[in-house]
Amino acid sequence: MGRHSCCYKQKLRKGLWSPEEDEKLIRHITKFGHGCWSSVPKLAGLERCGKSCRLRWINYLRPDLKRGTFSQQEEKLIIELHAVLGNKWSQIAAQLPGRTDNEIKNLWNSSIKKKLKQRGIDPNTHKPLSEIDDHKAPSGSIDKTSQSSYTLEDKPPPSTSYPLIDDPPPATHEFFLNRFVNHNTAIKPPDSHQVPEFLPFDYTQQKHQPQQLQTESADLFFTNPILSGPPRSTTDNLTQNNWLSGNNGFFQAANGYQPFGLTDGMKSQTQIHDVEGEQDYIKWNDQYLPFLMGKSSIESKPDVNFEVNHEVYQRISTSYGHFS
DNA sequence: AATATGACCAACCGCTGTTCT
DNA sequence: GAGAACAGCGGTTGGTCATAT
Repeated sequence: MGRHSCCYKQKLRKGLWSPEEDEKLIRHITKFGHGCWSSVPKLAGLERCGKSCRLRWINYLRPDLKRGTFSQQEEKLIIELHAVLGNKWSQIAAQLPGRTDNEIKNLWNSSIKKKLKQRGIDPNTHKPLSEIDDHKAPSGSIDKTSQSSYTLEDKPPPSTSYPLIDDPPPATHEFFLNRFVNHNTAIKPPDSHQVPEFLPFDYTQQKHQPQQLQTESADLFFTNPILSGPPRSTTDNLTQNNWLSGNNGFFQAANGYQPFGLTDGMKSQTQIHDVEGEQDYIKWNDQYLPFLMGKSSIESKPDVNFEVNHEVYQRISTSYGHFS
């Protein structure tokens, strides 16, 4: 089913998206939601297939994306998660608010893999390369299935050193089970009346996977300096905005839930790059997206104090891949 | 200055699983 | 139950940019 049938029937645009196309898609989705993706292009006036629209929205136009360079903490987390989950990019992305699976996949393939190899670690198995060489199968090649790291069901490889990580985590099965999964504590899907209104458009359509995760896994977020919620310091507005912009909209304004969509965080993205000296990664929509999304709504709430809805965020953020 | 090379990343492709008819 | 439609995922490709020669 790779390519939708519509793509064959019509002459559809491919390749990079123009600002005009982005604008059309943003306007449509902010106004109506995406609903059925296959109908989006027609309704939005785009000569693209629904699949392409979906990808563009998820990977680039969503207002809750963090963008910018990955921090060391994030890289650490990706490595840790990859050691357990393998190339399950969507599941890894679910643990990194504001990051997309595509972004993480690209980072892994272009940067982290290389770094691990340089430090003598096999990026596929997370074992020392010397160990891999010693136990190399006679065929010499690793088949596709074995390339991925072990799964939660498999036995983990022996704990190895993590040259990239200051405090090497015990990369063991138990470690991650304890950290992420609790087979005794099922998180029930939220009742429909509990669905907060700031969730992405079709939250209520999301399927609830039977994955059972422990609530303690929120520890991962709230003890991580990057992911631990907005800083309380009033002097750290930029960082706070950065956090807000990168957390999938799981926050609420002090005067009520902030609906999905525009945040102050979006407004501040270019400033953040300046302040933090990060790579100047300003794409056209980093600058103009807020205006497309309704500049007035930014300006109408310049001093809103956001607070994390920790309970909801904790519950939702521990559900793999539901909101990517 | 021109060309080659490598890195990065947005987007596409093809597949699987789920839902709908 | 079967097939179509759809959403989502992971692998791969190709364009762009930066750097080296």
